[in-house]
Formats: sequence, structure tokens, C-alpha cells
Amino acid sequence: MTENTRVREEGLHRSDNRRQELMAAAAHLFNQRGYDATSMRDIAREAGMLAGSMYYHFSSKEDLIVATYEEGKRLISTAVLEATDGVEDPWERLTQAAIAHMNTLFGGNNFSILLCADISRTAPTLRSRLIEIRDSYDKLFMDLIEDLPLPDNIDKGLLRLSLLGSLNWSTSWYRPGGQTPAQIGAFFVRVMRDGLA
Amino acid sequence: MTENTRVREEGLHRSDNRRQELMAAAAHLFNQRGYDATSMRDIAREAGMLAGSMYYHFSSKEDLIVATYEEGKRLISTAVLEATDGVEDPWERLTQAAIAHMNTLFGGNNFSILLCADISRTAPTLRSRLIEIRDSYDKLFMDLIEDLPLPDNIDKGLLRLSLLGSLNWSTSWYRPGGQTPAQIGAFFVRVMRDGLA
DNA sequence: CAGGCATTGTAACAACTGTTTGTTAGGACC
DNA sequence: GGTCCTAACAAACAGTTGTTACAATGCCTG
Repeated sequence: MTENTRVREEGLHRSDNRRQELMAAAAHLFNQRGYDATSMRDIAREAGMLAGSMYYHFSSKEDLIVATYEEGKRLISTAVLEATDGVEDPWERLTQAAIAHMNTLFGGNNFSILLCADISRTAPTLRSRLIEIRDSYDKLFMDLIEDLPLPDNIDKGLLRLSLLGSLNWSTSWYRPGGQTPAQIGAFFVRVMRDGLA
Repeated sequence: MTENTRVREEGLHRSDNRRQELMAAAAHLFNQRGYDATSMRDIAREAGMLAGSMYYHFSSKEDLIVATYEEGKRLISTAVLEATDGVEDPWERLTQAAIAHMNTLFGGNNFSILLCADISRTAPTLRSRLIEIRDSYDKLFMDLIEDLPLPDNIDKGLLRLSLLGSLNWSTSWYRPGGQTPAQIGAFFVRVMRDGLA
């Protein structure tokens, strides 16, 4: 079986390989320097091609950004859904979700961390596209928190933002060596549930 | 008394006014679009001068960024110190600090919010300068949390990062109209102390 | 009124930006 | 064997970037 027949059977073009390589290079650099400080030439160089050639795979820089962002959402969504699948207790579900969230962020994939970057300062047209993707991930946590047995006077929206704030902020300080990502995620949920006093 | 004599008596040059105007314009734009997407020409235009003229007041863009960042730290540090001054109970001190933190962030000054932006993606030379400034503010919260009466098995460093994560992340979602900044800050501390279950 | 200093404007610099164009090599298909 | 598609290169585009050197302005002091 030639490469090409296999490619056709799986519904892939050969270029999908290079496309993935470009996205990986882009995600890597976006994480390191941010969107603005990463030029198309930087990405192309890391993928071993010239800047102009990228426009065969992506019609604009914005589209490339959105593609990496969406891939990040896909990966982390899958991880969280798998981690909570079959778990009954609402607090345990949230704990497992936080652990999966953190494990995915720091598990070596460069895509999911992009979801934790603050996008409130990106250009409006790009921002609205990213917000839409992010919201569809946040909804997972909305549902998890909605299911918690809580007093009526607790603002569940604020609770979600508090937890996601703690979790996402970790991307700005986490370094390997101390507590593991899973321990950190579990800790944040435990404090929120049990308190300290 | 002419403007100039007053200026001299206070040990100020006339340029200090324009310098402040430039910093205000810069902080405004930095908040809106970020450092990279804000050009020196944008800042100069907003302050009513030309790009080249700014180099009389600031010797580089990086210096201007650092100056606005430092001004933000000065303002929010002062607010937190005043808010906790004289308060005895450790938890109440932390609560008042969180309230002052939030009130300063959303109280209309464009400088302090800059401290809450993730700087892990900025250029290394700039980043190290900003980190130093930020750490000196974070130390305030380190001390506040150090004074809490907590069980020994609680990681206080992680606790501080959790709270600052919740608080700082609010800059990416807060809009006037819902709960006030003070309510949000107090809520985060209360959940951390009392828990939910 | 003259001189000097503080402050701004003017104009240009080299480097870099995202993107487009024309072209080319190689393989697949009829 | 001719034709088309894929994928990439090479070179240029117009615009923007931070920064600089120099000239002009205007106020304050002597």
C-alpha cells in the first residue's frame, strides 16, 4: 500500500503533516514570546520553510493563531471530559477536572497553555474569535460548578472565575520541581471546598 | 505667584508635567492593546507630541514601560498599606488588602492594572526588570498570608498564588455593573477562609 | 535685550512586518 | 507523454517599527 492510498483512505492530504508541524512550531513560539512578537518568518524558520510558503497552508497569521488556539481547546477539553467521565460525586468531579486541566497544561503540549493567556489586549477581530473558543471550554467548568451542592447565597459564576483564575494564573509561575500540577489543582479545589479556618 | 516659581519651589521641572502626561497616555494604550501593539507614535499622538520628542523624556520604549509599571506598583502598594494599617485581625487584614487591591485596579487609574498582566511572554531583558518590581508588591501579600493562623500542612506560597491568581485574573473579565470590585475581593478571601461545603 | 537652556518638531535611518506574486520541482492521473 | 495538483522557493511589495541627529522654538535669567 503506497503512502498515497493510505493518505486517501484516511481522508488526509499529505500537507496535513506539514500543517501540523507549522502549528506545533507556532504554538511553541506563541507560548515563548506571544503572538505579536512572533513573526511569520520565525515560525517558518522553526518549521524549516520560508515565510511565503506558509500561506499555502494558512491564509493569514490570524488564521494560524486561531488554529493553534482551537487545537489547544480540543486537547484540554478531551482530557477534562475523560477525567470526569464516570465520576459521580460533584466535588470529586471538579477535583478530577482541575487535575486534568493542570496535567494537560504542563504535560508538554504547547497548545493548551495558549487558552490560559489573557486575550483582552489582542486585536478586536482576533479576540472575538478566540473568546468564542474559550467560552466553549469554560462551559465545562460552568457545568461542573453548577452541580455542586452549595448554599443559595453563593455566586456560582464568581466561583468559577475564582477557580479558573487560580488555575490559569499558574501558567505564569509554575516551574517543575515543586508540587506537581496535579497536586496544585487538587489543592485549589480542596481549599475552596473546605476552607482554612 | 507664577507657575514657574511654584514649580521651582517644589523642585520640579516643567517637563515633569509632560512626563506624567506621557506616562498616562502610555498606560492607557498599554492596557488597551498591550506593549507590543502600542507604538511610540501612538503614545506620542495621544499626548499631543511627536514620536521623536518623547526621547527627551524617556531614553527608550523599555524605560517608558518600566516607568509606568513602577508607577502602578507605587499606587497599589500605597493603597494596600493604607487599607491594612491599624487592622489587627489577620484575616481582616487580608480581606482589607484584597478589597484595596481590587478597588485600585478598577478605580480608574491605568497604571496598576499593568501589574496584573502576564509578563512571562515579554522579552527577557524587559521581563527581568518587571519581575523585580512585581515581586516587591507580591511581598505585601506574602507577609499578610504568613500571619494567618493556619495548619502546618498548608503551603502558604501556594495559597498566596491561588489568591493572587483569582484577584489578578479578574482583570480579564471584570466589567462594571455586577458585583463591585470590593465585593469580589472580599468574596475570594471569604471562600478561602470558610470554604463552601 | 541678549544668551542659554529646556523642550519640541522635522526628517530620516535601517530593520522588520504580513502578505503577494511568479516560478519551479515532483508526483499522480488519464 | 501530456496535464494537473501539491508544495515549496525566491523576491519583492508597501507599511510600520524604534531610534537618532539636527534644527527650531520659546521661556528665564542676567
